[in-house]
Amino acid sequence: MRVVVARCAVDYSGRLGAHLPLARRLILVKADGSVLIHADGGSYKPLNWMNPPCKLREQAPSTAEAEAGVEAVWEVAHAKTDDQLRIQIYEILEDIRAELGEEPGLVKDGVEAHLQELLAQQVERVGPELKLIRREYPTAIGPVDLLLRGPDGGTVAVEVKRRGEIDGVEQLTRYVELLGRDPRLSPVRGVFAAQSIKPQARVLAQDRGLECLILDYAELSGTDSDALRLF
Amino acid sequence: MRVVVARCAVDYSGRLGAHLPLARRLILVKADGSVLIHADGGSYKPLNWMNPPCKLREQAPSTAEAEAGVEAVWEVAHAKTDDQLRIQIYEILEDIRAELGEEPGLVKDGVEAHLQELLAQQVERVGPELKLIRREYPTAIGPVDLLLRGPDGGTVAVEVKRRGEIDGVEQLTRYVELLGRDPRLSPVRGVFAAQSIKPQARVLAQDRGLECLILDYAELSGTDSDALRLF
DNA sequence: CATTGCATGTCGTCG
DNA sequence: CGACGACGTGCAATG
Repeated sequence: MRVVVARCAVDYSGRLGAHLPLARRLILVKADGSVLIHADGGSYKPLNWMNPPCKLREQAPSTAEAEAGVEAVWEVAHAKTDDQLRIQIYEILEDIRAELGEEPGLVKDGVEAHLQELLAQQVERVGPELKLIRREYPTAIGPVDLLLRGPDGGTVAVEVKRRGEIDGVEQLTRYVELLGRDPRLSPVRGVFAAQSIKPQARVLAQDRGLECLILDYAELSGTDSDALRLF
Repeated sequence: MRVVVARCAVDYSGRLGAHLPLARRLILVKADGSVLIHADGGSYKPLNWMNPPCKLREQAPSTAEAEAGVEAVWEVAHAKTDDQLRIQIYEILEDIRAELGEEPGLVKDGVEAHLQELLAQQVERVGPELKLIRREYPTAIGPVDLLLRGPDGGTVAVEVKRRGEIDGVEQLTRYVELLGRDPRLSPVRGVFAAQSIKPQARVLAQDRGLECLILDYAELSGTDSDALRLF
């Protein structure tokens, strides 16, 4: 990894055009060739960047650029698309190289998959007398997060989200409609389960005849669970 | 901005839990207090981060940590949520500070707003004898990108996207359905306009009775336009 | 290799 | 401040 602090101006051209006027910035060049240009604020997204696979070529500035004070030009081109980053370097203030070695990788806990897993073990939270048919029940338009068998012979499709927004309701609507055509599953109820549900999503869900269920992660995973309280 | 290369281990707790085992990494501390932890690959998203507003406190390691080789502990806490980052510093290899000053900001060109603007000026590309009623026509469920008056008294709702995907079709479907209930606008046709349209989106659009229109940015903005060719 | 759906998404805009 | 939609979204899992 190369870390450079420089006065620079940057032009991106690709899916859109973008320009950064001359200013002091931090430039990271990673081992895979990718480049990040960071300012001193605005969180983790860089002002400009090029993601791998890409290649950096250092060039001499044109005559006009040299007269304007440009010391060097870095051209970063993406290997597959025609995305390009052109960095005009006016002055390098810091320039360090660091060997970082292998990255062991991030271990995550508590994402949607985990919520789904916990709810699958506690389907009674969705409603009484329900039994899990399976998680990730496959359909032609994608997997249903949880499919449950109801006491009356009908089925319950559950869409699990961390944040319940309008897209999730659309998704669940498509599932319920599709599954409803299957006589072995019909009638199919839809349950939209999330840690939080946006008002618009809730309204749309009600309009579509879908139920909403708020999930409490601590309750699902923690010692507060009904299952444990029984002992 | 402070730039540190260090051997470190990191724990994040907040919307989820995440852990980074001991390894050499780049740590950026921005002027606003935000922190980014980058590896040498995996493009612009950091392995771990804390976005502003947040505060970094440097602490002495616990006895157990000190015995394990931890030199210092940086605790980064978000000011409003209870998100927290705990960085165990084992060894600092580089440590530089740079004043970057004001960021003039990024200038963009060619995003969806621009496409919409161009198409609004050339509604004949949508179909013959159409007139613009307005851009961003407001409805209860959000603004319709373009609303056009047809020669027969009916209306055309246009959804403009750079990339035509299934979500955009769902959005347009909702608009057409809602607008169709208004007798002053009915009947309402829907047109899905994008620089490219995914096959699944195209199929869904046809199923919903919506038209698809491919937009060519060069043609819309460039010298190829019909308007210019007339001269 | 294309498609799909999640993300500690982040970021602007508007009510 | 919250809700909503766009993003150069990135990214991994999957057919």
